[in-house]
Amino acid sequence: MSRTSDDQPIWARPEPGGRRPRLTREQIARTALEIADREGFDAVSMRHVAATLNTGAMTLYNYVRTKDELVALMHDELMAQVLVPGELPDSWRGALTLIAHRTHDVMARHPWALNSLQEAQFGPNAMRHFEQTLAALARTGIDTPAKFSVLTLVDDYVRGAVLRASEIRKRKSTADADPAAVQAAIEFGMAQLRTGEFPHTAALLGGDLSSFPEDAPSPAMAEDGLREQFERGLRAVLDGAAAEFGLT
Amino acid sequence: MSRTSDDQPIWARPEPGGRRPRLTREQIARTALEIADREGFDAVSMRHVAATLNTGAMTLYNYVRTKDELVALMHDELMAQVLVPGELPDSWRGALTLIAHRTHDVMARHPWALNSLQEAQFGPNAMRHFEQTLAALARTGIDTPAKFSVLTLVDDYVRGAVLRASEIRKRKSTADADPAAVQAAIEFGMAQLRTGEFPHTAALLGGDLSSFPEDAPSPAMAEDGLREQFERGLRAVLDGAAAEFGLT
DNA sequence: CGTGATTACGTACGTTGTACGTGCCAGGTT
DNA sequence: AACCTGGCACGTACAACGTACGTAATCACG
Repeated sequence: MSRTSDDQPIWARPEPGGRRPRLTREQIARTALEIADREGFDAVSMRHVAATLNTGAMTLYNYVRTKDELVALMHDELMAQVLVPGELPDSWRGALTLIAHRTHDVMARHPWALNSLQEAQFGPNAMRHFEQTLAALARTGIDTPAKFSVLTLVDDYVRGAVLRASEIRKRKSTADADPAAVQAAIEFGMAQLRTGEFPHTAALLGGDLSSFPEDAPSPAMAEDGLREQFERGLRAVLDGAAAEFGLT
Repeated sequence: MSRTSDDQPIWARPEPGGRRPRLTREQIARTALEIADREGFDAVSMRHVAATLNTGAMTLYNYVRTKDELVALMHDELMAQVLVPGELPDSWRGALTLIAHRTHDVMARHPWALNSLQEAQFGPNAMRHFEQTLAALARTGIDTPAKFSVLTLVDDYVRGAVLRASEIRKRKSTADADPAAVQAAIEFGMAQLRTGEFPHTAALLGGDLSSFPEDAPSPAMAEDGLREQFERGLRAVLDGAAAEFGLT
C-alpha cells in the first residue's frame, strides 16, 4: 500500500521530460485554452487539441492521465492570471476590490471557465490565489472564521455576477445565430405579458417589448452597463460585509 | 416568411395530444429530473430517459424537438418549485429573503441545476419568478432601473453561494469515491504549505492539515454551517443593497 | 372496412474519452 | 559497432452520445 504515482495529482508527477518529448504540458494547456477561447469549451476534445499540435490524440496521454487533468491544467493557468502580481494595497477594501476585479476580468475574458472548470482539481496557483485573498484581510482585526466568511461572501458575489454576465453573453450569441427563433420567443413573451399576469415586468419593459429579457434585456444590460453594475454591486457587498463582520 | 411552428419555443407548440400519445411532456420532464437527481445530470441522455419510460429513444422526439428543449422543460419545472405559493411578505426585505431562500433550497436539492440549466430557454415559470421578485420591490420608492439592480445583486449572490456549495458537495462525493487520490492530494497540499509560501493559509488551517480545503474544508464547511453562512451573507448583501440603493 | 394521418422506433452517422497494443528510436551497456 | 531497453508516438477499437432519416404500427374517421 505504498504511494504509487497513480494517485498523485498531476502537479506532483514529473513531466515526460526524460527521453525526447515533443510536447510540454504548458504547451498543451495553452493550446487547449486557445481552442476554448476561439471555439468554446466543448470544442476542447483530445482529438482537436492533438490535431492542433500535429499529433495523434493518444499522444497527449503521455503528458496527462485523463482529460480532467488537462482541464485542471487549464484551470491553474487561469488562476495564474487572477493572481495580483505586485504588492497588495494596504487597505483590506482596496485589496479585495483589486482581487475581485481581476477575477471578474479573467472570467469575462474566458466565459466558458466558470461553467467548465469548477470540478477541476486545485492547483498551486489556486492555492496562491487563496493565500492572497487571506492576505488581503490580514491586517484587519477580525478572527479567522470571520476572514473566511468575508472572502467567501465576496467571492460568491463576484462569481454570481460573472455567471450572469456570461449567461447573457451566451444568450446573445446563440440569439444572433438564429434570429427567427428569437423573434418567435419575443412574440411568445409578449403574448404572455398581454395576459396581464405580469404587470411589473410589463412596467419594467415600459412598452418597449423588443428588449424582452430573452435576448438583450434592457439598456441596463449593454456591455459597459454590465461592468458598471458589477462595480456598484461589489461596493454594496463590501459595505454589507464591513457592517456585518465589523471591518473598519 | 410566415411563422412556422419550427421556430416557436416549446411552450408555444401544442403537445402531441391529438391521436393517442403514450407520454406527456410533463411525464418526460419528471423522469429526466428523477434521473438527474439520482445519477447526475450527465446521466440524462435521451436513451436513458426513454428506457426508463419503456420506450425507444427516438420516440421522445415526438414530444420535444431537441434535447435542449427537454432541458428547458426541466428548468421550468424547477422554476415552478422556486415560486412562492401564497402572498409575499409586505416588507421588501422579507419578500426578497423568502425568495432567496426558496431559490437556495431548490438549487441545493438539485445541485446539477445551476451548472446544467443555465443555457436553457426562459419558460413561463421563469417569467413568473422574475415577476415575483419585481413584486417584492414594488412598494419601495426606488425607480425601475434601481429595482432591477437590486434584484440582480441579490440573485447574483444567491447563485454564487449555491454554486460554491454545490462545488463543495461535488468535491466531497468524488473524494469519497477515491480516498487514495484524496490522501495524495492532501499530502501535496501539505508539502506546498511546508514551503512557507502560504503563511495565512497555514494559519487558517491551524495545524489540522487533514481538513485541507481539498476535501472537507474546515468546520465552517459542514452541511449546516453552509446554510448558516448563506443566511449571514444574505443579510450582509441586503444591508449593502439597502444602503447603496436607498431602500428603507 | 379501408384509408390517411399520427405516433413509435430501429438503423446509422459522426463525435466523444480512453484502454490496449504495437512500433519506433535514442541512450547506455557490452 | 552491435545490441538491448524503455520512453514515447499513435492507430485501432469500443461504448455512449445526439439525432437525421426511413419505415412500421396503430388509431380515428369516412
